Amino acid sequence: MSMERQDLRKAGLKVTLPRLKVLEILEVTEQRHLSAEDVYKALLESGEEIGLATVYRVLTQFEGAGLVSRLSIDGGHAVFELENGEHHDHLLCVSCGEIQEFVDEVIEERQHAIAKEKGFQMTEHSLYIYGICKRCQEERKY
Amino acid sequence: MSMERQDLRKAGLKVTLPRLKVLEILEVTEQRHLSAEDVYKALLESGEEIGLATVYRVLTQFEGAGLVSRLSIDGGHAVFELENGEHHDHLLCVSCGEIQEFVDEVIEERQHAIAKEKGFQMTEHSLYIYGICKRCQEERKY
DNA sequence: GTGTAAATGAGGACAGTTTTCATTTATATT
DNA sequence: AATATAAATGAAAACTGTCCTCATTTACAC
Repeated sequence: MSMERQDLRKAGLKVTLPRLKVLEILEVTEQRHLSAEDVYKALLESGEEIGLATVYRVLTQFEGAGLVSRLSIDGGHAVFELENGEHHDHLLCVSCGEIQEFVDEVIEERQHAIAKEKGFQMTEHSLYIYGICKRCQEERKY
Repeated sequence: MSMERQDLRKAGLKVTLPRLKVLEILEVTEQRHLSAEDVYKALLESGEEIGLATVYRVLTQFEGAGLVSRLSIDGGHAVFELENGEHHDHLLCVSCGEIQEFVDEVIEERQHAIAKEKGFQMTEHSLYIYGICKRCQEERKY
């Protein structure tokens, strides 16, 4: 109920209705990955009239505060997910849009090794595996 | 000289001036990675008045024909590179924008293994490592 | 309670890219 | 070589996702 208030305070953000509601949507929704538009619509559905610009602002602030992370899906729009502490990468179904997460230590290590080899001081990395998920394969017989 | 003509014909594309010139730019330029805007400017500099819309169209067709591939850099604009047959991933310098390529068999394998594990029929993947390149580290002392 | 800095809403701005549509061009056919 | 036709082009407008501006409202420290 008021755990979100603490999250915001800890993040150095004033406690405002839009921030509380956006955070709530992110926590409550069954899909872990939402675009700004998705969040906006969910807010409307739950009766909150919060502007899209505010949603973008809030999500960007949350990102800065480490509350959420932003994924940039293949040149298209961004989606946001609640930060859960551990780094992970993503598998995306090109048919239904489902996003799954995975962690792979071997890949993590190799990335660091490659950056080092090339003299890069690595700051970040993004890995997306695109494909057709199990369900879509079964349903549509790809 | 007219090797490009063959490339276009083989790709099932009519041989037109814009296509020849765009292909030429991609082959001649010293940077392997160009945005549509970059190509457009290079064309202007070489005296060809080819519209930006045409550049986008031609690049998209080239992508479809397998002549170039498109990289979607972290939510920003796309860059294009001449297809060289072998799959590779990219290292990007967040300071100067330089793009380096690398191939890593271990990562390739792990990706396939992960897709399989999750029941995905993998179609593609993209891996970007972001960091500060050697030169920028030296110059700016990060 | 009140002051002040910060947050919001609405609408416009913006960048990169794509579409529309009238005109031009490449190529297959004569 | 001339011609017909489908495809390609240019210019400008449309589009999408995102961000900014600025006037108004709000949270929070005092």
